[in-house]
Amino acid sequence: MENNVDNVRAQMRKGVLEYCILSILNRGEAYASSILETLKAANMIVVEGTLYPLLIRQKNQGLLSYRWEESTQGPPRKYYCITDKGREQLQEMDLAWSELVETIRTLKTQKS
Amino acid sequence: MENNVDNVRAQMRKGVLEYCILSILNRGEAYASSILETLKAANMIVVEGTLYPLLIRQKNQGLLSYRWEESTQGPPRKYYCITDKGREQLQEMDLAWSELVETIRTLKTQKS
DNA sequence: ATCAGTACTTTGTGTTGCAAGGTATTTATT
DNA sequence: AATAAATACCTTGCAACACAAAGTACTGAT
Repeated sequence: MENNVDNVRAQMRKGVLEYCILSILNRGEAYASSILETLKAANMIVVEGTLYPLLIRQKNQGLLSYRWEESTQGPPRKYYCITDKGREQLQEMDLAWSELVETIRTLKTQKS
Repeated sequence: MENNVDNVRAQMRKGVLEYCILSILNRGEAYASSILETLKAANMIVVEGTLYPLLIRQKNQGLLSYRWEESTQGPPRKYYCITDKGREQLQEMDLAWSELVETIRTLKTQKS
């Protein structure tokens, strides 16, 4: 609990990470390191140890597929691609997210 | 993984629960069962086994205080009240939440 | 050969939400 | 007086998950 502000943000990130990954991959295939960069650019700080297991989980759920591709620089890359099932899940997540935002708005607005 | 939709919502709720509790208590003191009702009314389903430990954690962090009050119906109630420190934390959470909403908006809007 | 860079993976830890069950108090019913 | 129902608070055991840290592997430059 060293830094409270960071902790608050970390807690909130939980639960929307999967949503973010599916959203990013819905724009086109990508490999883990590039997904990390995209998240970082959107101020969504995630580390490797979080992302890799998450991608594997989503692949095992049939939400993602992947293919290996040689890189001109460095080892081959694992390009992930969203599946039809993943797109269905993403639609559900879009709805769940809007509802959550609305729920919070309600809680903040209601005066007693 | 029986119901995917429920699971998606459950995942997203994580991390904003503490924010919800502080927001509710910022409107005035309340006891656990009434907090549960407020959350339920806002479509934020939470169970006792989640709420009680959370209230105790927040109290131990100095974000909440409480007092016992006799009830006309049933056992005494533990009325929780947000502290100055809790209000500070709530402000940080307000900011963190807006930023998270903005982050998601960015991720969804960007076309690659 | 060694190092740096890139990329993927695994292990161990701490936190947290939840299902399920438990304790305690009051009031109504038998 | 004893029992049941309602209300309220609390605890235990489990599973999921984010993260830090360390490891593996491939490529190209020094």
